This record gives sequence, C-alpha cells and structure tokens, in this order.
Amino acid sequence: MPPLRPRQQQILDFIRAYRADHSYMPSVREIQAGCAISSTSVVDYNVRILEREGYLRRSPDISRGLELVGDEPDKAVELISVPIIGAIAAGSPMPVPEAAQLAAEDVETVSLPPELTPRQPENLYALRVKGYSMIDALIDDGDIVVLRPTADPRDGDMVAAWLKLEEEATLKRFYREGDRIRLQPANVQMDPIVVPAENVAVYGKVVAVIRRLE
Amino acid sequence: MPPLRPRQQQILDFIRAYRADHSYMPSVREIQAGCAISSTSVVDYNVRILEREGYLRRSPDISRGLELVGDEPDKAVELISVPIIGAIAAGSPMPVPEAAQLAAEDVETVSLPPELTPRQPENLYALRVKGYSMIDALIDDGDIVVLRPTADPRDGDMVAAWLKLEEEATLKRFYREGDRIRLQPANVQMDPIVVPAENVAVYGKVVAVIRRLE
DNA sequence: TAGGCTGGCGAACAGACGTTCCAACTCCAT
DNA sequence: ATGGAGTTGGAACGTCTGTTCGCCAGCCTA
Repeated sequence: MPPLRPRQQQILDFIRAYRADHSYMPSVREIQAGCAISSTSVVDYNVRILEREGYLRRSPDISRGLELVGDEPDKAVELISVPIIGAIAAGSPMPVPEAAQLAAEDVETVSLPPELTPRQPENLYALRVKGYSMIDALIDDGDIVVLRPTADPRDGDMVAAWLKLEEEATLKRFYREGDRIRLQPANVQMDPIVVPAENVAVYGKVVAVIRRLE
Repeated sequence: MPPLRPRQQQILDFIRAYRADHSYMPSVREIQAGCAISSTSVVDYNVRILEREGYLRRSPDISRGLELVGDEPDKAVELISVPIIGAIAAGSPMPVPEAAQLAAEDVETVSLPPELTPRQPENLYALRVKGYSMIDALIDDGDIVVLRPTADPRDGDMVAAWLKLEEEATLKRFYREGDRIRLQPANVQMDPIVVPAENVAVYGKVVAVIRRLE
C-alpha cells in the first residue's frame, strides 16, 4: 500500500473524525468544507484515489454512500448472546423475530464467539432445525442456524427463505436472475430451483451454523 | 415507551436490517420499497413518530441522516479458546495434537461458547476441513470441527478416523460390530462402510461443528 | 349526522448531493 | 523551453432525497 498524499490523508482523517461524531458518512461537500478544499471535484478526485488504493468503498449515486474498509468499528471482544426464537422445519411456518420475543426473559439463547460474529452483531437470532429437509444445505436435524435479518440479500448469500406457493421453508444460496430467483443448495451435487421473485420471502441471511454432538 | 404500531415496528426492523448490510442509512424511498409502502409521506409520517418516541434521531435535510438510538451492547460470558492445529482433508494425514503445538503462541484459535463445550473441556482441539469429501457427514469445505481425543469411542459417537489401508481421513459415526467397525455417514440417505477394526485409527471424537458463512 | 383524529396515498417542490467537463496550475524529466 | 502526468478550481447538470400539501378512508365521539 503506497503512502498517501497529504490531501488524501487529510480527507481520510476527516472522514474518520466525522464518523466518530455521526452515524452517517460525510457528503462530498462536507468533506470539501472540512478540509478547506475549494471544489467538489477535488474531493471526488482524491476520494477516487482512496477507493482505488483500498482505503474505502463507494456506492455510486448514493448520498453519503462511503464505507471505510478495514476500520473494524469497535470490535466486540465479548461473547454475543443470541436468542433461539423457535424451530425451522420444511413444512411449517418460520418464526419471525419480534421485539416481544427478543425481550422475553425465558427465551433460550446461544452464545456466539467473536469469530462467528458478523461486523454488525445486532438483531441476530437463531432457529433450531427440525427434521432432515435441510440436508441439501448440509444442515442436520438439531443444528442451530444463526440468522440476521436482511433487507436485500446479495447474490451468493445463504438465506432462509419461505416459498409461498409451496408453503415451505428452505435454506439455500440466493441468486437473483432478472425477475426470478435461483435457490442453490449448498451441496454442489444437487440441482438448484428457480422460482418467480414474488414467490419468495427472504427472512434472513444465514450467518453461522452450529452443530453440537455428543 | 408505548408499544409500536406494526408499521413503525416494520420500519424499525427494516432500518436495523439495512444497517447491518450497509454502513450508511437507508433513504426514505428505500424504506418505502423495503416495507412495501406506497408513498414516501407514509414513511415520513411514521419515522416522525419513531423519532418522537425516541427510537431514532433525524438530522433534518440530510440524506440518509437517520441515527438509531439505544442499541445497547451485549453482556459478556466466559468462553473457551481452542487451538486450530491444522486441516483435515480426505487424502492427507490428519494432524495430531501435540503439546508443542498446543503451547505455541502463533496458533490460530477459535473460541467456543459454553453451550458448545463438553463437560470436560480439556485437550480440545480443532481442525479446519479442506475440500468436499466430508459432505456425507454434512460437513462443508471450510467448516471447523472441534475434537476431543478419545481412547475408546462409544457407539454412535461421531469420530475423526483414519483408514490405514485407504490412507484416508473421514468423519463418521462409530459403531463396533464384533471385530469390525461400521462407519455410518451422518447423512442418513447414504450407506455405511464396514471395515476391520485394525484398519481404523480413531483420532478423536467430534464435539462440535462450526460453519461460518457470509 | 357532523366533526375531529389517525393513518395512508399521490404528486410535486426544493434543496442536497454525486458526477462530469474543461481550463489552469504545478512539478519534473526530457 | 516543452510536454506530459498529477492536481486544483469553477461551474453546471441531473439525480437523489427530505419535505410538504391536499385529499381520502376509517373510526370514534358528541
């Protein structure tokens, strides 16, 4: 990683400082003002370099769509406690996380080590797998799957999906193909299924699978 | 704090989920799409209520200027650190735990939550699975298997075994049948293999399997 | 039945914001 | 000098995005 120019270092410092004060990112014009730069194009120019060098990422056309990479935001060293809010089985409706459930005292929980925790360990919940219907996802009866609610799953994510028509819950890898969705079993030897997008409700993204034997 | 209306809860959940996927906040229109609301003014109306109720803050006129308030960190519990002493693959010899390795400073480790820890958490070690040869044991490439050395495995235990003749490492359930041993895949759809007892070396008993996705 | 209250809808406005284009300036090797 | 690469400045364009306004459908109360 080559050393940064003063300008770029200055911008990077400003972004980091800004990030400490706000939960959102600065706009180009705020960077401009904060670094006493006289044009937004200069900011754009240098941010582009910072992106190329791998210091940050940008989501094009999205306001304040900057992301600092490699800056682990106050990494949690503690164990995360995740509630097991129910069971997931092929033929029965999937439990959805609700505030009431999450807050309840008597909910069974599983603790996750830091290695298993995603960057944002918020709103995690877990389901106990019932039955052998998830074997094509390499998931056994009794396994615990840890899920994170997701707004828009990315291609390749393993998701917990509900097939409305078939009334079936399933764990598969998610691929968007136009207005249809391909659900690919984790077991590479098995065939995918392709269904219309409106037939699929994605409940969450699988973050981890835990199997306890003995 | 009064209970939230379904709409408001839905929006709050969406924002939390979105926040887990991106380092910036959703725009009003993204919330609208994500919650299947037909007007931005409805989003504004409910976000205003969420703000009044103290669930989040808004910076006026700032794109994606939402802030979640009161996401408290989780409590810590004790956890056990297990060294990952190597990899296990079908065709290559299995690493055996040695004092030297266990004591080494630079060994990668995985932390186990109490729920995953057996009653005797001594001498545990972990192996990283390489390749797809353990699929019949419902174990994927990259999974971490946690083992405990065992002298005489009991019937039904999942063990890490070395087949001397075939020069192959495998993870199977262990059943003694006279002077032969039946090794049964975890995947109930698959057939067991039966081998003479002297052809099998059991290295350890599988205590847990951990799979991290994302 | 009239009138207020809550929640939803659709459209439009105005400002926020990313992006682009081009000219000008610096610095350095040729 | 001279030309090119790297950087800055200024301005404008078009989209993204928060915000507002008028209207309507229920629901409750008087």
